[in-house]
Amino acid sequence: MVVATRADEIVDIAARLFYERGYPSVSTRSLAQAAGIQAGSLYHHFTSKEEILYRIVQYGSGEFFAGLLPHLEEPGLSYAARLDRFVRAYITDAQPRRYAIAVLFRDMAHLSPDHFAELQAVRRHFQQAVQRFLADGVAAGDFDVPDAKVAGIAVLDLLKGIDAWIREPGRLGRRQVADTYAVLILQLMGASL
Amino acid sequence: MVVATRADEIVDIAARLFYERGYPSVSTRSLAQAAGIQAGSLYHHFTSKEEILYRIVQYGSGEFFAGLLPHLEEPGLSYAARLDRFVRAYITDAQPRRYAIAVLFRDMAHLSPDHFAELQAVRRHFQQAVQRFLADGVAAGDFDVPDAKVAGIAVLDLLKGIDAWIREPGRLGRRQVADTYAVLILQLMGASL
DNA sequence: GTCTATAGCTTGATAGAC
DNA sequence: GTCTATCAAGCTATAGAC
Repeated sequence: MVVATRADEIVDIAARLFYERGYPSVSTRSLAQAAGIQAGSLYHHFTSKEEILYRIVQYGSGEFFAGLLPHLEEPGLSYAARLDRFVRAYITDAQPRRYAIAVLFRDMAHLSPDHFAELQAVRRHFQQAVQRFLADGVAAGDFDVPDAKVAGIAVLDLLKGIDAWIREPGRLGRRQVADTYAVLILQLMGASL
Repeated sequence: MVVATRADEIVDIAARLFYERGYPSVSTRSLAQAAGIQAGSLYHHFTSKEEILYRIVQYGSGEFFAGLLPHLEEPGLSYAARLDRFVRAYITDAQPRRYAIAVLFRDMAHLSPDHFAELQAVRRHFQQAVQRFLADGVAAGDFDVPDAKVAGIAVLDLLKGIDAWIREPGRLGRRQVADTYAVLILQLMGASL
């Protein structure tokens, strides 16, 4: 029962614009134009431009990160198999939230101090869960890396970077990129399926 | 015989500011203040704010990329050994150009169309040289990846991402990060020294 | 090479009518 | 929920004195 309010529609439009041009380069006027209204009308739905950014990244981050972590804990699967599923899910799932995630990573610094701290905590929780999983895999002998924390950063860096270069349609579809990255990341972790 | 002109000094200061806050968020006033002059005085040295950005990324990219490629062609070394040196050089060399490289990757889109195309070509040339090297290594049987082009993107993504998270001083110094990343990237390429 | 002063424009945000 | 009109502030860039 998802009823998209007018505010939600505008948030979606803003997510795409912020993703394409960056938060500071999108004026309230150009955002309003994309939504088919006047700039002043935005302030019926939001109290500030920053609130729109906050709504985007909050919407994007919460469910996205929460939906990925269960892959790391699927029972009955090896560490390598769980990492494989996590990587594939990161790349191919959550299409509607893609813009939001990319905006989160690039434009977070433009949030108010309070909002920044809140989202930073969400990010950190996610990153630490991944790092803990990788460290456990190392302890279990399934992964082989010099430093599990740095490996975690590397893995997440690789995943978040994809949207910056992938072209759709391109030589490889999202599914094939997921296949390739799953192999590369398992190799990076010194593991195999 | 490097005589730093006043313009060069300002370019250096701008590189740091653009790196920290992003090009659109740094006003000519705040840049001028950091340089100890008035905003209007900037236009004695440059014709526009965009020219400053251009000077930064041109200075940063040219020598940096050119200095790294020879590591991929060092005679008498295996593909793995050459990649190892390339990775270490990328991370530890060129300290003075660090800001410029980071600005290049993040704020390139704010260049004029001509300048953008020029720098894009430099970047592409570098990326293709790396991809060619990796493909040759695969053909020689020293590397094992599903797709050399994607592997090249992954390797360069990892390297360019480091400056976004490394803290100096931090738990690991730049040298130790280089040690760790050299191992991770060789593993990612399915190689060993 | 730097200053002061300012033009011309765009920005985020507000007020009040409908 | 959207409009019009507008404010105050900030922006890049220019002109001319020193």
